[in-house]
Amino acid sequence: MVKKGRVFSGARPTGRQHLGNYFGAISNYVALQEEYDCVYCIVDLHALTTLESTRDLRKNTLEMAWDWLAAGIDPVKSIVFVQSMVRQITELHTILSMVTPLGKLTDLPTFKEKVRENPHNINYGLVGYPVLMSADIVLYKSNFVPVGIDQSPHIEFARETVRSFNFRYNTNALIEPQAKFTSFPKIMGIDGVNKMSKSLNNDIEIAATPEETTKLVMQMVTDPQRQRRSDPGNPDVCNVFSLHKIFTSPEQVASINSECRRAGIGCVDCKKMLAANMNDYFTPLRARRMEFQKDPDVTWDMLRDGAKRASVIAETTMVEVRKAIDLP
RNA sequence: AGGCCAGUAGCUCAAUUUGGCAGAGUGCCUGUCUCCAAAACAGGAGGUUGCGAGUUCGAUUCUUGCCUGGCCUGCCA
Repeated sequence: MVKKGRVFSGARPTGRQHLGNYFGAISNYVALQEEYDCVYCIVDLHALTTLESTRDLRKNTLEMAWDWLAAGIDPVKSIVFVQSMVRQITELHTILSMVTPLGKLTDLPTFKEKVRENPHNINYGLVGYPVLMSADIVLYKSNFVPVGIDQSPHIEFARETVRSFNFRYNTNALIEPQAKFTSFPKIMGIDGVNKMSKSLNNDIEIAATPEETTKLVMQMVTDPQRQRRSDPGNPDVCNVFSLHKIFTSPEQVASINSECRRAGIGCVDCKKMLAANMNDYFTPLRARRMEFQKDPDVTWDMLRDGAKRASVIAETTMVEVRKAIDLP
């Protein structure tokens, strides 16, 4: 089968993944595998820019890999690996940093945001984050990078870096990637206010047990106006309802919509249905994950195998890059 | 390399003046109330005060060495 080109995506090893990760990225990764050559990378070096301790780094890498594999990211169809396993990334990062004006880096919104979040640890690597990201993309000769609209400055940065390199060394060794925008449903946390996020502690892990899932769903914030069971509710402002749209059949969604508005069902009823549907949805994924969890070495071997395949592409790129620069 | 400032609960910071039981706000957990949640109220957990040494009856506080971060100066390239 002829594929439409190569897709690259990297994600920091944040451990067990939640609903936001799943519907924002993972399920898209799975879908893209059919039509594209996909390279999916757990970017542990990127994580070092903001990590104060690496104690949990391996564990978080493994936990995320398990969620990816269980979700259907196929290590045979796609190349799945850990960033640091392919050493060429650091070489290309260094080389690309030499064609990068510092001002471009400090102007990026993400950098300013990180500075605000973490003002006591502004390290060199953090500033160069987009350079490393660009290196990731071009090292594997990627054509497309699936991103949300908020990431478009970074892809534009990568494109400029490629043009800058190719022009300076009079080559076409590096391929200019394109952003591949996908509209993801925005998953709100159980607080109903913020985007679902591990650090805000408002997330539901896809691999949580049915009991944990149900407990968290029952804790979700609902329409604050609906105080009593007999009050009519407004699904339009209720985060439980927005999750129903993802996990629940259209018929049942329609029924919940109208029953909530006429106080035919209460929030407890509504949440119980959601938890049940959510657990049904993730049952096969959780079963597959359990299999992987039995032997971590199997997963590490898969990742190392992915790294081996990635290295072949990486070295091809680096041979061209070194030649263009005329490095010995 | 030198000078100055800072480091206290997950986070933001008090307490240091004049050494005397290490606190508040916020977040987190529990309870009451709610169909659930929210809000409100009540309760609870959370600390090697960056690390070590010294002075002292007693050190978050004073002295000193080190670590980390920030600002300034110098030096090398």
